[in-house]
Amino acid sequence: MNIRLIRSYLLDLYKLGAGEKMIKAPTTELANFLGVSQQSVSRILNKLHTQDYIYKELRNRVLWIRITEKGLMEIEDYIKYVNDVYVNPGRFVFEGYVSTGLGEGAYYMSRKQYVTQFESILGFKPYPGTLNVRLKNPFYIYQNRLLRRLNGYKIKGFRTKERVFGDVKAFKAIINDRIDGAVIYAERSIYGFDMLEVIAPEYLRGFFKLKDDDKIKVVIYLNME
Amino acid sequence: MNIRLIRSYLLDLYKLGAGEKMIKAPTTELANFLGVSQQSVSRILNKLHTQDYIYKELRNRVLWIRITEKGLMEIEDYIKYVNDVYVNPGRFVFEGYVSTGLGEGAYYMSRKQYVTQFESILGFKPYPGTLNVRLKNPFYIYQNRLLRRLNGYKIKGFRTKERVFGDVKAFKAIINDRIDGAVIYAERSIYGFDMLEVIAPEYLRGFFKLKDDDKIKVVIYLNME
DNA sequence: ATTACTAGGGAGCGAGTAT
DNA sequence: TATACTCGCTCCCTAGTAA
Repeated sequence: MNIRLIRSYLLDLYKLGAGEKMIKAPTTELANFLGVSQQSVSRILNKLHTQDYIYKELRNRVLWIRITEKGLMEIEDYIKYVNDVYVNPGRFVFEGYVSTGLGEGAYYMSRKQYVTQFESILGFKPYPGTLNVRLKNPFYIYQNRLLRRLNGYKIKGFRTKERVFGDVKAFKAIINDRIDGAVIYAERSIYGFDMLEVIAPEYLRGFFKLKDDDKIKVVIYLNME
Repeated sequence: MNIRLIRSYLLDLYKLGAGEKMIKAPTTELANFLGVSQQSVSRILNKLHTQDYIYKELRNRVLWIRITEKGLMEIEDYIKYVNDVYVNPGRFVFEGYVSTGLGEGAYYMSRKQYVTQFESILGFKPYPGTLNVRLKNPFYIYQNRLLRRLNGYKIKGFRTKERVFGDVKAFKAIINDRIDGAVIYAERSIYGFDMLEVIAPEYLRGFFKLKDDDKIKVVIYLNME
């Protein structure tokens, strides 16, 4: 079953209290509540059951259900997402911790072919280095995954005699509510979704007097235009 | 298109900022973000458009979209619902205003055939009268509609020489966090979804010193068992 | 009274492709 | 590059009905 429908149905079951305990759930009554037919309720509950989203049990020929751990996780993640959509439409807010990368950031960010593009596309000349921000909250990691699916600003790769430099994707960002910079995604990044690579016109570690593990806020305002 | 899918897709478009302004929405980019194919995005946006949920415009062969008023209402209602589900799983919270009904409540609630059933099923002998609570917030009206789709406790109707008394549906409720009572729905109620009929062992107007238009809180704890 | 199987129809999907 | 059409295929829905 479509994950969008799964979330929607799980949410309604959660409203009925199925997140906390076994509840009596006659298919005819649920049909009314969910706005579908009795037969559909039967089918839906069976699918949710085989996919491990709910427990299901017949007592005296009547269904009792309860949302499983997997179901609760799914629904709680969804509720967090919905809340975030409400609070932050058109932007992605991250909080993470300053982290020392492998030092290649400085090497990449000092390639002239990248720098000139950053300057003309983002409007600032980036400090030759990246600030690595480690995300710990699973929701931020999920958000990073989402953000990365978007196109952002495209910085074209190039090749030198020695090697190939891949495309880079950038999103304008505001760091700690003060500095205008960007989050960049290298086409072939060595980092997973728990790391943001931040660039800025300033040396951020210096400007904010940052040491490793200091908390830092990064806000991306989407520019779908 | 299924309203559950509509809400889900609208939510994602809202996250991208389409609730506030026209945004550039190339179908290939949206395909990534929404997790469906480019063709499906095209189809989905067209359906949302013909059903008046989004504006849609081709600029230089690229789609720009924006969520309409209708779409915003749909999505805002949905976000409110999701938030409420999170805060109040297994219960329905209402706030409304004391209102004078047509006085038939007292007549019904003094019928012995009803009273004995209320007593044995709800566990209290109701004061012979109902308190009418008028709901003004649209969300509470929506909730009332939802609640009414559930079965609750069934109080059977009966007939006398003179006339027929219909079935009544009841949900246990707590009034103003103090008194255990119930919300009842007469099978053929004269009231719409903006009115709750509350019963209790006490004379509520007396107990809480209520006059018309005083605010009152009614919480239903679902007992799906 | 339940749940849930079947069959038929229609909605939703992605691949291929025209523009 | 775009968008969006057609075409199968699958998923999802309801009505009818068995158990």
